[in-house]
Amino acid sequence: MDKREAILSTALRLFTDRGFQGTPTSLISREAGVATGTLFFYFKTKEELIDSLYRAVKSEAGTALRDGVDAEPSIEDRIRRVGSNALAWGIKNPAKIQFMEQFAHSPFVSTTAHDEGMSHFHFLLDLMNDGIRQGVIRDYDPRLLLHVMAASLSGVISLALKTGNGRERKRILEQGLEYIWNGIRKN
Amino acid sequence: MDKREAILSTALRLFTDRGFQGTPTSLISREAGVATGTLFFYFKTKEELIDSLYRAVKSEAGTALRDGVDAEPSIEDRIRRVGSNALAWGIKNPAKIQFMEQFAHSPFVSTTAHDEGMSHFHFLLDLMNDGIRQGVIRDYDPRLLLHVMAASLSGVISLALKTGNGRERKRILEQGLEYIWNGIRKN
Amino acid sequence: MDKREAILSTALRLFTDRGFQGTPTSLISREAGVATGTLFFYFKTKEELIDSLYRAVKSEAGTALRDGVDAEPSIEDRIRRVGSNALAWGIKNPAKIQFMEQFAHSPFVSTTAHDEGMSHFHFLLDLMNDGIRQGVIRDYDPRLLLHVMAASLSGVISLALKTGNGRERKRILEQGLEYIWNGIRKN
Amino acid sequence: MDKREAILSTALRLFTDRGFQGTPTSLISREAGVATGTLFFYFKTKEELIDSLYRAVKSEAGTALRDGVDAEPSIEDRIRRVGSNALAWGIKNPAKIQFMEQFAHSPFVSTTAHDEGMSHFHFLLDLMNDGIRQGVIRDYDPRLLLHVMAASLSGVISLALKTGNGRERKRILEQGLEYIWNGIRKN
DNA sequence: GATGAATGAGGCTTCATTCAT
DNA sequence: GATGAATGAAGCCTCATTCAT
Repeated sequence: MDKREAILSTALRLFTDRGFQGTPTSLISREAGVATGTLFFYFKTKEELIDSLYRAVKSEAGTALRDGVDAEPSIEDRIRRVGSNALAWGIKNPAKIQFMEQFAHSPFVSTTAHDEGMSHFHFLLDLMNDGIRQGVIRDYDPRLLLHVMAASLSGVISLALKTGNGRERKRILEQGLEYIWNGIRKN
Repeated sequence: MDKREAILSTALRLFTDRGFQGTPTSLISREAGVATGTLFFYFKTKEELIDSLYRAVKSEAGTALRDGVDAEPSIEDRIRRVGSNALAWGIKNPAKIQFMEQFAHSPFVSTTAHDEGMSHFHFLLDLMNDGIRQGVIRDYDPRLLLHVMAASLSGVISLALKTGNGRERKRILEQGLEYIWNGIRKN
Repeated sequence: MDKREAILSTALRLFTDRGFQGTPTSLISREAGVATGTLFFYFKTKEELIDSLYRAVKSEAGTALRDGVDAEPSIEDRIRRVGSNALAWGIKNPAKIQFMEQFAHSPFVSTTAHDEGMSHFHFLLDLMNDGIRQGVIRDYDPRLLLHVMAASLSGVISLALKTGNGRERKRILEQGLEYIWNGIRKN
Repeated sequence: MDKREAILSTALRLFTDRGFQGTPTSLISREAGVATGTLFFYFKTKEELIDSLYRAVKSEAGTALRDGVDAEPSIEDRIRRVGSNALAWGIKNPAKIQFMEQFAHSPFVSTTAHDEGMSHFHFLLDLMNDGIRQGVIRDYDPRLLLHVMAASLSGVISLALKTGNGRERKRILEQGLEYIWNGIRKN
């Protein structure tokens, strides 16, 4: 396996389990099956490792959220599609979700990485603005819409992950989406 | 000033700024104006310090949320009161909010502290159940209602804090509450 | 109870269990049932505490060894009496024996305390010299006689202490005394 | 030079000079000419260092005592050979002798290390039993024979080391061996 | 005499990073 | 590219001692 990839995926797992400052680089390299020095060949510093990881995960998440959205006919469908994309991706990648939240405001992630990360979600702001203009969505501050939608989705995911695998989880995901949609839809 | 209190409040500030593992005990004691040993006289370990802090903050938050709730006439009023209590407290105590979120699932907080923390919010679950029974609130899984309400509130607070002080913030808080209520309420 | 005495006896117990450097003064005061500061009222420093203890134990041991010796008729009887005194005292005061051995060459005990300690055993050197002069004891270097006798006695005691309480221990003590006497007696 | 060896020999010297708890690991590494971290690279903890040292020294001592013993014709010669081996080794390795005595009953040495250490001296017990069976040695408890012989040897060594280098020391060693043999031998 | 909160130097250990092989 | 022995700054915590009450 590619050593760089091994380091990145091991770091993701360990960072979410133990935090950035709680996971020694030596542990990452050991669990990734490489030598101490190898990690520092691929990433000049520990911070660079986290920065790379952050960019990769954010980009993957942005792509996942957008999947199939443009093909949806209406604003409502598009927003619901984003929501279910988010839930599905979050359920399948709990570590990545947790990692993103953990480092969303972290000083260990460079400003450029933060900005780059944000850029993957600009299309959502456009979507909200379109919805407001069309009168489908309440005329709230669009940033608020984004914030509460994101926060609600992550709340739903975290509860769903704590809740077995079966029909119960499915209901939570459906009700969660309904909650969000009812919160923003006009009338 | 009481040294134990000085240590706790300094720790709160530094933990939210730099994370638990990112703030040396030496920094805490220095900024609190006490000697290294004094911190360990009041808190046997760094973990015990964080645990005490967590209990104190959770308890304060629980009390704040509940303030005046019982005096409200209807379920809707009570829930709205909890919401505005939460927003007001969060705006006034941003560090405490951040601290609670940071350590909500942290292994550095003991299980008993987590449980004790949760207990301050049980009344909310009762409130939701009452609402469902009375047909005022949608018949969702009550844990979901709690989770998304909490997540939404925290999203609103974090945005409001980024948004000046004046009328704009006020609108965000109002709209945030509306979002939550619309997400929850029946019909 | 007298606090000074309580501190001394607690210190003796803890020093033999955990060594001098391994027992904090705070532990001594806690187990002695006095406050931290009290220990330092009676003993200016930790070293002074150990020094006092050393003097007290050495003096007690010297007195114990000498008990009834002058009343014995012959050199052999006197030497045997010293030996059985030593064994009896050692069995009854294992902590004190251990303490003396532990600090026999310790830099934490002052030179004057060492010299004072030695002085309690000078009568033994005289006894050996008398024995040699009378032709009862082999003409060995008297310091050697003292050294091996002391070493042998302590070896016997340590084994006896590991050996139950009954008849077995008694036999070990008797055989130990025989060993010593055969080692030094002439012909 | 091998760093692991440098650490071990420096530790031996310092431990005997100042005791285990009295010698900081920082002093060991400094005097051994290595960095702080290097000590902990080779020995996970300070206790592991002492444990390793104990095993090494005990094993070396056991080998030294046994040297040439099997080639001796009689029990008496064999026992005398063990005795003179012990004295010679002790005189040449005073720090190692002192170290072994210091840690003979120390809680800092693991039980397995203690047991392993003992195993190197089992041949001596066999020797004593043979002597008793052949009627050459007094019928004492064999454990007692071992204990007093060991204690006496160490007493002789400690006195000899205090006594110049010349003929005087030689006499002490000879007389010491005689003392032991007379203490043990039958008739 | 007695207390115990307070101090800060110092001890053990970890860990990001380097570099010779 | 890859390794892992080596480094030393820095972190957590202990503990002898002081002093105001």
